[in-house]
Amino acid sequence: MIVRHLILELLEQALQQAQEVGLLPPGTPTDVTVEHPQSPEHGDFATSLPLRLARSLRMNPLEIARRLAPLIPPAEVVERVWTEPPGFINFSLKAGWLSSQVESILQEGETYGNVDLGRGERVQVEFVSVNPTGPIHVGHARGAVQGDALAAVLSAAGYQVTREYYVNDAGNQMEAFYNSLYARYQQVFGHPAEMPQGGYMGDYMVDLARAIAAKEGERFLSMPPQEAVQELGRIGLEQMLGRIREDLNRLRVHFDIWFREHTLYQEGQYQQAMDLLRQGHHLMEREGATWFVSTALGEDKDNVLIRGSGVPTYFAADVAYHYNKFVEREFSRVINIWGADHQGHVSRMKAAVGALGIDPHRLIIIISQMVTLRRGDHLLRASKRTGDLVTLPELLEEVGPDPCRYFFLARSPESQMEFDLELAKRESSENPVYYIQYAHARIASILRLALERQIDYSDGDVSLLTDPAELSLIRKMVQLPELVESMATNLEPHHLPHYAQDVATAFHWFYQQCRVVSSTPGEEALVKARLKLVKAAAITLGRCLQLMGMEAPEQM
RNA sequence: GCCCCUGUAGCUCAGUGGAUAGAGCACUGGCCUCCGAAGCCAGUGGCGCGGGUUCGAGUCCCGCCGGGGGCACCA
Repeated sequence: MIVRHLILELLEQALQQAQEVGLLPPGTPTDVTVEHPQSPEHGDFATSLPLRLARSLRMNPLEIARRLAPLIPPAEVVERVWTEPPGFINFSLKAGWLSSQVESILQEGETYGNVDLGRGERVQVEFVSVNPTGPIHVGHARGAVQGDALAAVLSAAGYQVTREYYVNDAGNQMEAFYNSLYARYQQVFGHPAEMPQGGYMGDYMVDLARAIAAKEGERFLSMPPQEAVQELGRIGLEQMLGRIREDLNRLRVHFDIWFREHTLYQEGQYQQAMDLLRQGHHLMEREGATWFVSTALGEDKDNVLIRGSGVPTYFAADVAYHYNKFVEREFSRVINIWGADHQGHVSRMKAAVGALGIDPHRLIIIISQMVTLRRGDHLLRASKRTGDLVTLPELLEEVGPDPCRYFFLARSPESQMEFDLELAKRESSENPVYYIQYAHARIASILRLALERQIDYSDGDVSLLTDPAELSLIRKMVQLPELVESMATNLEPHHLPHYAQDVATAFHWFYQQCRVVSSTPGEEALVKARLKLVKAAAITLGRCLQLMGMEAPEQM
């Protein structure tokens, strides 16, 4: 159960009753909201409903609060309801109910924190989708972690989630990649081939060419160049993709589907999408090209879908891709995580989806802002073309997947972030990653000790948990389902690291205050109760780490 | 020039229109005689500037200033 829902319900009942019996005049309905007050003296939950109602009811807010509060029905969860100037109603939770939640958490086990918000609704999260023209780097890694965690959170919230990577295996950039590879390949055998204009200059292209040369020999040299480029390109593409997949795996990011752009042409979705747009009179021939008339839909400008050469643009492919997502595969919602450099593409993509007859609200685009990488005072600029980049494997080598995931996850996507490699390395034993993992390891070691001493705490009585430190830990733990719900609703997984840290803090404080495995005579029952609490903390913290894709170490 | 994001503590960042704005790092001072001091407790320190909406603004609106990104028949 999510306590917030209960409190909301109680409030709504009280409001309705107050209006029925004439204690309050019927007023315009207001959204009833509750929040967690900052200060503990204001209880576990609070509402400012009376303040919101004051205007429409033309009454003093405190007076509204005083009339409303006594009408709030008693509940097994609520200890006390009271009013506070200028017009708050506060709620505190019953200690007995809180301690009983330890049993609930133990019962739910690994699934603790799950909620049924999604009811099996099919949602797609498309993320990373880096062109396979080069290795994946730091900026991509951020989007990768955000997408993966968002998908995890949505799953926990009861959605049926598909993680998808869109492979742009057609288009100009891939052509440039193929031609670059062909040039490097020729160079391996001493042929003075020139790199194409706008080619990919990074050393990895040389490595790739060498690797292919070593495996395939010089057979592409004797082919007609066009054929060689094509054959070589196909191999190079798979190699790059394999490497990207491997790098992402090391970051613990996995995809259900690697969707290939070229299938959109093979299987007719491109044609169908274009036909649909044409039927809707959204297309126009102009200057030899076919345009999407997005200005008619309020956009700043029109966009080319089919070039004068007859070759579709990236945008056209993306339109077809979204046709495939919504119409063919019938996702009820699609979430795309794009890098900041795609920001200008957002509104026309939505316009196009609308033009296809799909409610644009079903498409949600999250823009993941830039990552600035810093090594001490030295700023590192990532550029694929020049090859001057910090790749994901390099980053993982330096800081490891856990800090990577934690830091990328802790920032909201719309704010740019700075990642100082030196700091992350130097302070690796002092950063929040280890703080949280340390808490988990500490918990594990207590449970190990209990096991060693053969303490069977299955009959522990959780009602003995009354110490403020015990209760504040439980208070924190019971918030997980509510948090999952709100993260899934707002698509904001970045609250997870902060919550995990709060849980860790509450645990460390409890640990400081309360001896768990005590040898003091007469405390046997308390020991068992506390072991249940510790076990519940292991579950809660473990779940957080699992959702974040981080390791939950038993010892460190 | 236009569009999007952003400006919160010395640094990196949280912060559903509500009560005394939080965390980590850094700095200062305390705490290990049975479970892990990678911990706990206390202290120092802040909403870019100016208007507006509101009972109430870090949060919403307008303007200015600073930072980042975009404005291709590239993706």
